[in-house]
Amino acid sequence: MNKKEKIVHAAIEVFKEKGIEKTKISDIVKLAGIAQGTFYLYFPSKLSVMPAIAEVMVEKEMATVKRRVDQNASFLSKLSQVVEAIFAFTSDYREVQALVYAGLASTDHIKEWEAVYQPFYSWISQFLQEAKSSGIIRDSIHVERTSKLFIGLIESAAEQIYLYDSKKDGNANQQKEEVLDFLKYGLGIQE
Amino acid sequence: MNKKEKIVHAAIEVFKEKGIEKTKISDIVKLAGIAQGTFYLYFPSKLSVMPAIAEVMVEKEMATVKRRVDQNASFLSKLSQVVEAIFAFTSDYREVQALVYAGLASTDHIKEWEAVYQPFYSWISQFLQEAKSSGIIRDSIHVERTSKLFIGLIESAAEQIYLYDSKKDGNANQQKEEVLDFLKYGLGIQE
Amino acid sequence: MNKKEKIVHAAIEVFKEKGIEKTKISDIVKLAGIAQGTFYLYFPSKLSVMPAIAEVMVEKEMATVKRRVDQNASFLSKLSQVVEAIFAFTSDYREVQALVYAGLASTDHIKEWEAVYQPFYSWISQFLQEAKSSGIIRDSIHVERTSKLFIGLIESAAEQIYLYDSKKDGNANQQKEEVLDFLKYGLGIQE
Amino acid sequence: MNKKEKIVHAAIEVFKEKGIEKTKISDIVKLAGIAQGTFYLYFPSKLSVMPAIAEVMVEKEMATVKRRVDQNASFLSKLSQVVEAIFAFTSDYREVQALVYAGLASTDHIKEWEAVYQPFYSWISQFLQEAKSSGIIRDSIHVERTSKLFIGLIESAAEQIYLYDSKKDGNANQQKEEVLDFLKYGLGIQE
DNA sequence: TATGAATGAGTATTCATTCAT
DNA sequence: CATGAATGAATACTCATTCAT
Repeated sequence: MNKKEKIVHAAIEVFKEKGIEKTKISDIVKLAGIAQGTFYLYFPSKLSVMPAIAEVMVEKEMATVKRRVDQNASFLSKLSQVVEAIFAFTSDYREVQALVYAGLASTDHIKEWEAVYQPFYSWISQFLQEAKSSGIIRDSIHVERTSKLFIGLIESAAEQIYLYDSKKDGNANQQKEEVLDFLKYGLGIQE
Repeated sequence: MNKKEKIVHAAIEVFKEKGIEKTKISDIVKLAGIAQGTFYLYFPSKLSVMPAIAEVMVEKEMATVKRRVDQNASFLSKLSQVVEAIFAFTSDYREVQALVYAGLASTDHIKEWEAVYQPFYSWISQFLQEAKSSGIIRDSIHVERTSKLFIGLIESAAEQIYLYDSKKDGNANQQKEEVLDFLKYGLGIQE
Repeated sequence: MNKKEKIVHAAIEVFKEKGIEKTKISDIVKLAGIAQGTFYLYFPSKLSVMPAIAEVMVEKEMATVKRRVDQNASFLSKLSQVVEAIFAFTSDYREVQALVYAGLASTDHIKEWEAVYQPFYSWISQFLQEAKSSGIIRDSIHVERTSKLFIGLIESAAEQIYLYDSKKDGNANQQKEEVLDFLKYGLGIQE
Repeated sequence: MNKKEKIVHAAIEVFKEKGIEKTKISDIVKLAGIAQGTFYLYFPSKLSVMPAIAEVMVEKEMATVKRRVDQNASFLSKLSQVVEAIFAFTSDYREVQALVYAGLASTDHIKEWEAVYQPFYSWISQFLQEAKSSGIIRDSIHVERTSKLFIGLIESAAEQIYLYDSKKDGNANQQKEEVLDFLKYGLGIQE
């Protein structure tokens, strides 16, 4: 792992533990095992690590989804697996997700959000396209645009459970079911 | 308007203009027309205004939706009006929305999010319940849970357009259409 | 107890517990059970309570000494009782003593110190004068001036034990003995 | 002179001139010729310079005493010289002495007082031991304990004159005489 | 006298950033 | 590339004091 990666991973850990405002560069470099000044050889400012973190987070999210989805299963099963994966990921990294969002929003980096998410959108587009081609989902679906709705719907449902909900454990499964149903109908699955 | 309300409204304005990090308490109190110390009689810290702001923002959002929805229109029309309203609201207040989210996420106030949104969830639940009772939407809908998915879906779609998208204007209408379609199918509307 | 006395006694308690810098007027008035503004009807500023506190402390110290001294005892016994009394008092009120000193020193009130101590000096002068008249102590003693040395010697010895010394308990008795011896010789007691 | 020493000496000067409450860190660093932040690389807080100042003050006091004492003079002369020296020193640095005392008392540093004074106590112990060995002072003297009484007596006498007394100049010599007499008897000098 | 909400001046401390090595 | 001591701007927050009631 090179120094830049060390910084990004250390930053994720420290942001996760202390929150954005409380995190000092000195914490990050200490955990990364490098000198204070070295940080600035790789990033021009504190908040400029955020897009790099976001990128890593989306990579992790995609990896989680890919790992969980069984390519040989039916579309309906895959759909369920995707929902499961995004809920699981959100549960694991909920603080960092919120932090990254906050960190990007606090600066002018927010526009980079779309670019960062693009690979994930593409993967989902592809996933939907296959189902559309096979006639499994309704033909009126616009796969690129729907991929964004798809991820937005599942993530926002998961966040409502894991970030805001106080009695989360009981509700997670019901919410997953509701999302899955909503998706089935929304995508117009022909069984 | 009492002092607390003055502070909240001034804070919204200043946060909107300068962002969270750049906003100084002195800016807020100057706009509110009160003394520096008075701020701390009502809020213990800079970030603790955030839940109060969030509350005002949700009130505004609900007011926008209620204003746009024609009670005599068909359910399908109302659905479209709701989507229009949330998109319009997000467009107007996009920076503040992101800021509030970031502000809540930066602190321990994030749990308050759900309570703050509750009145909006209730309103939408009611809206869906009527349609469900009339047999307009599928009977398998759980209105409370779906109200959260409903708002989450539309808001995340609108944010993707207005917060992250660079070529937003062209895309907004297409995205609205896609959302509306997705909702129609998702809710299982029987025409 | 009138309000002014309430303030002084509350101030002693709070200063004792929190130290000078950390003590807020609001703490004092809360303990005294009066309103914030009322403080300023009796004292023009925070530090101006200090002389009043000092006065109370010297009164307490004198009272302790008078209580401990048996008027029918021999001079030598009385001498020992005075030393005991001042050590005991210093042990009880050590923090407040240091605080009062610090409080007076921090301001221009330090000149009032002498006036505040005057009654105690007079009492000791009187005590020494009687012994001098009876030929018990050397004739070359100047009682007024020696009263100050007398108190200064015993208090500084006691402070060294109770304020600064870490292994105080074992040392207190030895120090008292040494002081007593020093005084006996210093005063030139003729037995 | 390294940065830490620069800070201590600058702090002495500024505290002397302005008092503790009125002294700003910015005054100290300006005089020391360093940056604001640099102060905190060496001392964690404003009051934490106090023990370092106390140390320097005791060093100065000892140096004054050593300078004034003629090693070839008689014990009685030396005794007089020590009294003169401590009175002179107290006169010169009276504000700083009070300030240091106040500063230490205001914090938890007061326990360090004894350690700081230790070298001075040792020197006086040695001084007394020589006189005791030569049979010049009474044999019942415990030199370590008496060294503390000795310094305490002279310093408190000097403080009473220079810190509290309004008509100090006339009284200083008389007080010195009285102290000297008291010491002669107290130490049981055999002439 | 008594109140306590409102004031606003004042500053210790922090920490992102720089730069000489 | 790497370092880490030094910098100094920047500000949230405190709290003694005031004053309208």
